[in-house]
Amino acid sequence: MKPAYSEKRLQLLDTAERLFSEKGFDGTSVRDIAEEAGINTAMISYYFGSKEKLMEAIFEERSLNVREKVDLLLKDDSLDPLQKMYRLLDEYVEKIMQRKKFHRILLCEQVINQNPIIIEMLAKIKSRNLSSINDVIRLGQKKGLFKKQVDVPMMMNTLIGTISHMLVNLDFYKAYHHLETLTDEEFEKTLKKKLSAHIKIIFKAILSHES
Amino acid sequence: MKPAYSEKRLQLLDTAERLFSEKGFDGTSVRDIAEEAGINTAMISYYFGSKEKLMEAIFEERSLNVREKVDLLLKDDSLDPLQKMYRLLDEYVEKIMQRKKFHRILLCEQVINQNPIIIEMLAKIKSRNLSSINDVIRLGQKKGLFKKQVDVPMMMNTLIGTISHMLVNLDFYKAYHHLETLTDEEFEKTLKKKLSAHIKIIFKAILSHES
Amino acid sequence: MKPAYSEKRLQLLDTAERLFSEKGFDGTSVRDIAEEAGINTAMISYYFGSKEKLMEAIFEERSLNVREKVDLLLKDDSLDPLQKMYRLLDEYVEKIMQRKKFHRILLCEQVINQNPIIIEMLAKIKSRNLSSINDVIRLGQKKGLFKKQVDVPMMMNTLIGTISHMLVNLDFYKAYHHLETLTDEEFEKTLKKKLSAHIKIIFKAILSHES
Amino acid sequence: MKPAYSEKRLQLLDTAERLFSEKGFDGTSVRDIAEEAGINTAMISYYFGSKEKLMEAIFEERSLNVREKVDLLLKDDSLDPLQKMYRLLDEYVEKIMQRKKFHRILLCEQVINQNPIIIEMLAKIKSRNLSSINDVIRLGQKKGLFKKQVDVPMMMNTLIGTISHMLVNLDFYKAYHHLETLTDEEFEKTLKKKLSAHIKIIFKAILSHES
DNA sequence: GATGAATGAGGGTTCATTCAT
DNA sequence: GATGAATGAACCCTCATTCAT
Repeated sequence: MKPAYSEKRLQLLDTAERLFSEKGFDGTSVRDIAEEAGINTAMISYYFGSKEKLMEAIFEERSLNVREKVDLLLKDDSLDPLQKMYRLLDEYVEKIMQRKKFHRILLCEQVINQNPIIIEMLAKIKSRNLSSINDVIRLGQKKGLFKKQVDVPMMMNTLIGTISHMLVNLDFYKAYHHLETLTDEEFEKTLKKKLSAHIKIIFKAILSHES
Repeated sequence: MKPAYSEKRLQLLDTAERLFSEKGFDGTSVRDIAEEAGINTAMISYYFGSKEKLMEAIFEERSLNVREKVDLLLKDDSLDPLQKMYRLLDEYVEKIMQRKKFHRILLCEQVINQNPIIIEMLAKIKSRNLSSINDVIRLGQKKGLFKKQVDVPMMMNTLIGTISHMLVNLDFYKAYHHLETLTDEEFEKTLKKKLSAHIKIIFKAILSHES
Repeated sequence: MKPAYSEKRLQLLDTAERLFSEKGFDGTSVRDIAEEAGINTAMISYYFGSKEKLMEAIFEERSLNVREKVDLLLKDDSLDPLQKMYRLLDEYVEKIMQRKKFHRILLCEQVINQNPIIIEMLAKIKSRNLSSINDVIRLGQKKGLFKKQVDVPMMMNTLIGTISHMLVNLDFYKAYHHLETLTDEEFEKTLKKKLSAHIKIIFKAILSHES
Repeated sequence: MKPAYSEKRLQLLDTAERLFSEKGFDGTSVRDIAEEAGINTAMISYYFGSKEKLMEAIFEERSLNVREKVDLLLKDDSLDPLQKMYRLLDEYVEKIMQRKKFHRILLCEQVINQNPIIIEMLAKIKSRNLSSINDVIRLGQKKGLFKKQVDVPMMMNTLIGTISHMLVNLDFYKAYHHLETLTDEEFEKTLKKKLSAHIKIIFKAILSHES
């Protein structure tokens, strides 16, 4: 359980992340992971201690933290509050799309809450990020640009829910808009642009006075 | 495998739905289900053929179909297109909140795509409901009240994503707004109202010209 | 884990007792037991719950209890205290020789104390039997035939130690006395006679005044 | 596998002896031993070749050999045969109590006969010591002080059986006689005295004519 | 029609050992 | 000479399912 950043450890993390995102935690066996990673089964216990702790390691290494981004935005005097919020939304879209597999796992694990350590980690992440966003919103409210009454967790539901749900509907969405001819990169770029624009409209409506 | 609507069968369906929603399909054993339902383990194979077919039965009996609702709305001349859309959104909120457990299962199963029969069922439901909603939107567009260019699947992502994500954040949301003192019914009623209002703002912004 | 006295259960108990006595608890795998019993591996969990509980079941079914024998002896007016004690010694020799395999297990398990349930069972059995024997000894002391100061646990050590140690030296003993030509039954009969006579000499010396 | 008497080797031997005596050979893993000895796991194979050979090394270093003691006794003209025998019994008590852990291992290993090399070693030790004791007994017989017919292996069973069995009942014995207040050394001294006296009574009865 | 007994496959984990350094 | 990394085998147990009744 010792070596922290060996190549095999990273390989196991990547393979596990992929398989968990495809078949779920309980639907993936350690033998599956080890075989696909081309590594001996016993190495999972060796590196991580157990299958559960492997999952925890994935969470530790992949979880999204927007605190730094928010701090940068708050300091940036060249942006008005709505623009700051837009940048933050882009950050969410970007980061979640960058870590599709992990966020698919996250989606399921929030439902199938079993591992108390992961429950704890999720709670912390959620609170932390919510609080960061609150800082941006309060700024807009102070400047009189945002509505006084904003249900921030509800707003976050829409933000995360929209992006996450897109993750499980990627193929459907691609087919609907006949985007199969695009390369993966092109599609991804297009999708991020669409998501970003879509969410900005939503947030502007939610945050602004005029409704 | 014969009896179609015996009491035991319904009991198994309910128990399985609950356990699948709490622990996932792979995390739930047929023993768990049978024990909690107070029924012999062999009965699951007996009534449904297999654990997988039990899952399929749950999907068959719980899937949301909005076609009828849409047909009624389209015929109702007393409502303008936006009102029709609002009614439809309320229908979604109402139905998903009514079937929380099933929609938690649905959330995971869309990620953990394993059973081809369920994949097929999901695809059909999605297309069917999308097409129904499209009918309402086209009506609004014809009357010049809705924007010409609406990304309907993206809009649906936000609708379903927002409601679904609320399902996995219920406790967090309740705690954040200090609603623990409410009874379950009161909280549910409050939540549906908030969800409904929130989503209407979003849809109005998305469908209207003014952005 | 339900059926209490099925044939397969008994077969598993017998096979496990034999293998545990030959290779020890940790040296015997559930596969070994199941294979030799001609029964599926899963049946051990099915009948007993676990390998440990199988061991506990063996202890429950095979443990020696001399209370009844002692009660009969105490009531029997035709025997003097030393004769009563002799009968009790014969009972020990007889019962332990009858259950050689179990007592070999017992021998090891007293050393390798791991399972708390078995530790508890052993403590109870030891106390119970010690107390029963004490009753016989007190009778002899009351009648002035036995020494006042007898270290009963020490005496029991010699009784159990002598018989138990013979169990692990059977082959050596047989070879030393050139008894290989005897049938198993003949050898066993001879051995029990020798053990019995030997132990009686010892106990007479320990209990009588004249030392 | 080279260094014969390095410090680490001795540390491994001691730790292994302790763990084998507490949890048995099969119940102790090489990891356990290495960890508790503060030494790398691979060292066990390195120093001893294998776990089995580590056990053999323990037997080689700890086995009791009374030949020398017997030779000294035979030469000592100041002692009569019974006194010589008493001295020999004290030697047994002393040596076995000195090496409690090893003799607990021995107790189990005689039952769980798996390693042929150890079986062989045990047979040799047993024969050697038996033959040594025989020398003392024959002397007593020649002088007409001991019975002609003595079942020496049976007598050894009682000797070894009594001491060994005390090893597994130490705590019980201490509690029974309320000796918990004694220090370890005091208790050990007391116990050896009691054992010694007890066994001498027994041997006198077995060896003398008067029964 | 309904069920307890039984099964073979596979689950996660730990084992003693060996290899490359 | 000494060690951390890695291995394949085996561990006990639980799985979904089927069979005999």
